[in-house]
Amino acid sequence: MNTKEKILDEALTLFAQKGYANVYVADIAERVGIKAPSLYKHYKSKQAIFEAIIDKMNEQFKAQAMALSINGTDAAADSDIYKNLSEDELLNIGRGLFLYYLHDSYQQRFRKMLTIEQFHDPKLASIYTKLYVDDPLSYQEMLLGMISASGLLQTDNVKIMTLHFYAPIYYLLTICDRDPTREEEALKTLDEHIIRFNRLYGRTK
Amino acid sequence: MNTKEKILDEALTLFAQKGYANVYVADIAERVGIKAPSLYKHYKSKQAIFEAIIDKMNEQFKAQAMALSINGTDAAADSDIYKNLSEDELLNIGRGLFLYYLHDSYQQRFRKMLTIEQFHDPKLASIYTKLYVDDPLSYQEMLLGMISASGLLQTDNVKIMTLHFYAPIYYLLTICDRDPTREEEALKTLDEHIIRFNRLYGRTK
DNA sequence: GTCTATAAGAAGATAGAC
DNA sequence: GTCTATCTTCTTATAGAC
Repeated sequence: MNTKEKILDEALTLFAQKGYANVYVADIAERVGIKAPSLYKHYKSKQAIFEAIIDKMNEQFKAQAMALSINGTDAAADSDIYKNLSEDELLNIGRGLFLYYLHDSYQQRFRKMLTIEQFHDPKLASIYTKLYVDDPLSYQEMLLGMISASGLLQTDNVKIMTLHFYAPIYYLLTICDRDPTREEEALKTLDEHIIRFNRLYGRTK
Repeated sequence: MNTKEKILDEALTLFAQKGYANVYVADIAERVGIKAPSLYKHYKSKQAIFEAIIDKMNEQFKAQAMALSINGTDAAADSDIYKNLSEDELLNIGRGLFLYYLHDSYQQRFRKMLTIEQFHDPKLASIYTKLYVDDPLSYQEMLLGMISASGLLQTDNVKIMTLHFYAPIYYLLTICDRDPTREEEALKTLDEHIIRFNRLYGRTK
């Protein structure tokens, strides 16, 4: 990782902990291992660093969404996966999603940063809503829609069913972001949530 | 409202919009209608204003919880209310809760302020979790537990049932805090959520 | 309690040597 | 590209008159 990238990385770490206004250019520079004035050879201002983080993460998410969407449509074609979806597999999907969002360093830092800055700028609010509200919901709606179409889950309102699947996951995620010591408890709750979800919407025996 | 109270009120408005670090003592003073130095006759520092807000709101929430708990236990004694709980009444409970949290000015500003500052100080994180995670859940768990005991809702895990009731409400609330233009959509979703919740957990016909 | 004037210090950014 | 020195501006807070 070169200096220019390292600046973004360390800045993201600090912004996620303290928020933009409480992080000083000198703090970022110190973590990078240079002095503040040197940093201005790489970015023209503190604001430019922040914007570079937003741009970079947006790119990353876009690429990810593209990959998911390709897998998604592939999976749609190959609907066998969903026809054989067991409770254990549903649990793995939910856990995988949750732990990836929770532990991936970039995911976590970026999410915290956006959480702190969301009311400061409508643009950031809209990025937050897209990344953590609308995009996950529409992706999971597609997924659960396919499972539903295969008959493994039953509902006449896929959107609400998806809300019932995702809202608890989102809720548990925000708890762990605030207090990592509650992760174990959250994981247990997550499992119970998915098991009950599967029973509530599962085919009547 | 005297000057001392007005300072807290205006400071809360600004902290909720911009976060502590981006609000200047002069901004608060201006909204109050005085100059910055005058403000120091009422509070010894900017930090003291912030802490006074936290203390005041904590008091308010405590009083509220006490009142709710009294009503709660009264209601437990008089369980007739829950025996006759119709879908419409469940809708009203959910909507009332949601709209109160969303529109009550103090509720909204304080929630936004805590959202912004939660990662800056573990104390604030713990207040946030108590007010918006643990307290609502345990209160609603008691309520839904009574409804469940009366036979109107059926589950062998009241905690997860409560999570399924509350998590979507919390999720919709955070959407509206970020973007008030989505309130109408959120209210429709809320109604659909509660209707489905009632059907999913309702007595089998 | 409110004001004007001002101290004290922090923080973003630039100049110019190496 | 990195440094030291420095400029400028902003912000909290105090002093002291009214």
